[in-house]
Amino acid sequence: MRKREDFTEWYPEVIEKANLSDKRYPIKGMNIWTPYGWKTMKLIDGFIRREFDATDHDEVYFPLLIPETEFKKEADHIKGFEEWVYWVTHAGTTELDVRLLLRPTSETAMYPVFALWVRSHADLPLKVYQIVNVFRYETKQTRAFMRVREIHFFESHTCHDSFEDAERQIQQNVEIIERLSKEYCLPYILCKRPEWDKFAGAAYTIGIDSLMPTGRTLQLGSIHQYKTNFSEAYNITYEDENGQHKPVHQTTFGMAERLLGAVIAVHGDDKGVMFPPQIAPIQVVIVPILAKGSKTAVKNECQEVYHELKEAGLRAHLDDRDLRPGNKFYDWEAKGVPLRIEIGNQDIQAKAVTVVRRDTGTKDMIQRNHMMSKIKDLVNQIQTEMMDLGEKEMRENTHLVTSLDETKPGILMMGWCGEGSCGHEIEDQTGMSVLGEPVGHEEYSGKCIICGNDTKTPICVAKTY
RNA sequence: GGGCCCGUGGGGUAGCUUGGUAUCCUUCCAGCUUGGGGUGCUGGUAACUCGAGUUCAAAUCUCGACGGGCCCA
Repeated sequence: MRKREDFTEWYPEVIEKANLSDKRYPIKGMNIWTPYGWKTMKLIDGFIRREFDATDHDEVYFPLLIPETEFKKEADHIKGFEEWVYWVTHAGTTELDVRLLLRPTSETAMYPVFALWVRSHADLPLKVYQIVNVFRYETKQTRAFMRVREIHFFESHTCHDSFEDAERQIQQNVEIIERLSKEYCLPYILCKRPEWDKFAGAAYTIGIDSLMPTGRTLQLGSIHQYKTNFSEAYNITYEDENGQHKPVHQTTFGMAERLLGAVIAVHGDDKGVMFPPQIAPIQVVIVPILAKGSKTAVKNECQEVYHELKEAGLRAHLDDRDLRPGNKFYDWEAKGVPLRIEIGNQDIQAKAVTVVRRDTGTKDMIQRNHMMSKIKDLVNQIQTEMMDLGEKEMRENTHLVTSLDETKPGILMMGWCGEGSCGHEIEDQTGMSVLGEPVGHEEYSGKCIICGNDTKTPICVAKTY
């Protein structure tokens, strides 16, 4: 399995070897979450929940089906989505008068109800989120976790009494992404998408992109400023202190299992996937080394170590399968477990355990009496080192260019006058996509790479998935 | 949006041109053996995507559907 040479084969192969997903379900783009894959996704979701609960969002669950009549209320939104929608046209043998669609996202499910929930300025801000499946009829090539038709989706929706308050929400979302990226060890860039690539119905869109080993970027999620585009269509209004009725300002924030796909792509190697400790379903695996004469002692010691790790709050697993140790080593490396503890007669004699790191492969004997503190240190160390490595790789593949002759794989940063025609020209000449203006970029002064006019706006450009 | 290729046990494959008995590796199950980086042996389970057509006979030829993948825009 050679990640660098042949990513398109490597990626599905490591997913299969790690048993994260079963793609044999007979519908394109609808894969099965296996127990191991789902455990990881639940850990990823857990951090999202924690962040949104801590920032005063409430979790909700809206129905999967949306009536056609509600879906059609915001013109731009329908135009953007109609080609992607699955329809329910029949109930039993009866053809439905009002067709129902499987949510491709939940604006049109939530907003008619928001109109009922929001009455006065005291009801604002309204901040909710849900973690649900959404359906989009992808016609392109599907790929586990990266492009699927049934999407494991996170979405937050907020309503505010002013544009400024909605902007503050977007700022908070930016801070949340920064914290989440540390848990997932995923470097990213935020770019304000150009007009022609914003979300259907949005005033503006911020894309969250991560760089894959192929030099293409993968969009992990997005933040949208809706202003009053939807609230006017759905009549979500509030009464202010002066008795005036006004439409609310809205934002959304969405991410999906692409987070998992990106972790696999960024951190996996030729041995298989590699999980950052925070989202590893198993953080430490214990492999007994059994030999004639010491079997019972080794088994007992393994049990003891296992319980100690569990009590210390680590996700530990004791591999007592009847297989050769070498076989187990390969297995757990393919599954991406960050730490492996080997316990054999030699370790017992030395009052120690052998610890091997998945990321570096380094093998150390550590004394039994300070095993726990050492293991905890290693877990933290692996987490930060994986993040650093990811960031370094993204930095090294981000290039500032002043001419389109200098294009190379990765993320290119260049000057842009802001004109749509010049933006499209960049895309035509390079075969890449304009990701947009990096959010919070340093002061920039240069020339538009197409027309040569002075500009203070840099943009990021990359091949995308 | 346009073009091209592919579909054989759980995974990977041979066979297809020239129609007739489906190959090998791996996984899985049972037993023995082994045990600090993929033990070895014996036995077993298990497949031609679906539908229509041509034919005495279809994995093989034709058409369609479904599924998988590639290239260009």
